Amino acid sequence: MLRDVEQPLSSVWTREKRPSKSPTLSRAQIVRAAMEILDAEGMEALSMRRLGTKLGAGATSIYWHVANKDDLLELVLDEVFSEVPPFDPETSGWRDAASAFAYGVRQALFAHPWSAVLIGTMPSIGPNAMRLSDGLMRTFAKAGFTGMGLDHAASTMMAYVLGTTLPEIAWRSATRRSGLNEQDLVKAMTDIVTRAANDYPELAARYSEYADLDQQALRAVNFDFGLTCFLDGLEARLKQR
Amino acid sequence: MLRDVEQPLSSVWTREKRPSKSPTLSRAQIVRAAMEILDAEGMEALSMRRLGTKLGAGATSIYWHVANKDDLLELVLDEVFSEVPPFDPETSGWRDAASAFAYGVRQALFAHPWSAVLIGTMPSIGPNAMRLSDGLMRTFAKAGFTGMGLDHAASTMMAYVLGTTLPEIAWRSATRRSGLNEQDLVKAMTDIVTRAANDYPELAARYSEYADLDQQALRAVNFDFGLTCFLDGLEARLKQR
DNA sequence: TCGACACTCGCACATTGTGCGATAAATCGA
DNA sequence: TCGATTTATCGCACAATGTGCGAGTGTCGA
Repeated sequence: MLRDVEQPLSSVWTREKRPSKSPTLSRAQIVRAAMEILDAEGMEALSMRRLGTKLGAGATSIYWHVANKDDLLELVLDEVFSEVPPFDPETSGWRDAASAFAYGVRQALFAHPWSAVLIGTMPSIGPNAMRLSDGLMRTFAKAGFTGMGLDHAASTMMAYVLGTTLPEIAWRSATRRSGLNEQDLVKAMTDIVTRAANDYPELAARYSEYADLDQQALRAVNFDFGLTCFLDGLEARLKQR
Repeated sequence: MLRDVEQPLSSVWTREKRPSKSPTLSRAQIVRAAMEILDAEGMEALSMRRLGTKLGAGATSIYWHVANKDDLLELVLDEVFSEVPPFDPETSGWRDAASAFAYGVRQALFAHPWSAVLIGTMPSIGPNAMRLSDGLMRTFAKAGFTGMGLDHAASTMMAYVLGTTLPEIAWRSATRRSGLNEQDLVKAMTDIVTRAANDYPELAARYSEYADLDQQALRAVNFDFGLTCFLDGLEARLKQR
């Protein structure tokens, strides 16, 4: 018996697209509709039936254009990365370009909070994600990185942005679910932490100090701090060679 | 009519535990069983019925000890953080302690890959997560950071670790699903990227250079690079004051 | 005109989280 | 010691989900 032809990765990007003549439904259309539902009502609102009715089509019609729901989600995730505005290391310096990248990704993710779950689930290997990586690599190449160092700089940059932004998104969606504003929520958290102050002395001290400040702004500063901190580290590494 | 007493956050950690006298089932037991299923077969294998039968109990019995599935997942996620080995800034220096933290978290997440999805979904505010944050804060306090800077250093550190590790996990699970070994998969990816080399010139160049190397090792080096890079940035920030 | 193909859709199935109410068992007040 | 309350377990049922299957409709090339 013959072995099946192996698919290198079970992903939309490795399956070939269906041929098309005159579809009343199209991938682009489906993806757009899916994003609209996701943006408006979040991940748990997106079902194939729901998507179908939104498109004025039967639920199972979608399966002609997309192998399964996971594939659809891969497409949708990659679409998020397309929204990152371009950043050019040629005109501005590499530091500005890298910063623009960081802020761009951060903003795109915030604009589509549901993307946080997807990033933890599936690798981002769509064309838009790759175009983004490529731009970042060009940026660091311009800065003077070569070989391994170039790879490392780029992926560390990406790591920092994701690592900061994903938990923030998780936190935001938790507050939204609770129906409270953030200020009260932080107050409540502070109460909890200070009540158990023996367990987390340092944490309790920090919390009580910042409970009254604007959390959103605080996190923005935080993001910028870490970013420049990391860029400084990179720059130092460049010079010492 | 009276308003309900508001719960500050809809989370296990804000609901009070059920009183208990002589339960044949306990939270700890449930959480342990859930983790065993998750570790063995991943997220999609965990259903309440499955968990019930594993515990030799009815599916709905679990709902006495845990409000709903999300709550259970919060408990389970926090349990992951408990596996991070302790790191002491007193005995070793702050840099070593911070590194130990980073490697510890990374390893704990790798040991339970399903945690990646959860981190994107729910804030990590369980006792173990907090104890961890507290340790990290003490570490940076020892280093000499104070006030805002302390906060920033700690959360940036955490961000870096998560940002690096989560995509790695996503990638690993994708390869596992495909049933291929990683080497072949990277080769296949390289093919795809080089075929579209005009779109991503820099990326294609990198890919083809590293396709033959051990990816696991490559990522380990990568992680260490970013880590020291970031610690250098922090140290510089300390000295210039 | 005829078959091949592109596409749509209704039906059906297994599986899911969980509300509800019936139970039993333990505990407590009298 | 006896009823009443609380603690805990469980079966049943419901609505919703992803998706396989096969029957339908349209279009195009020969």
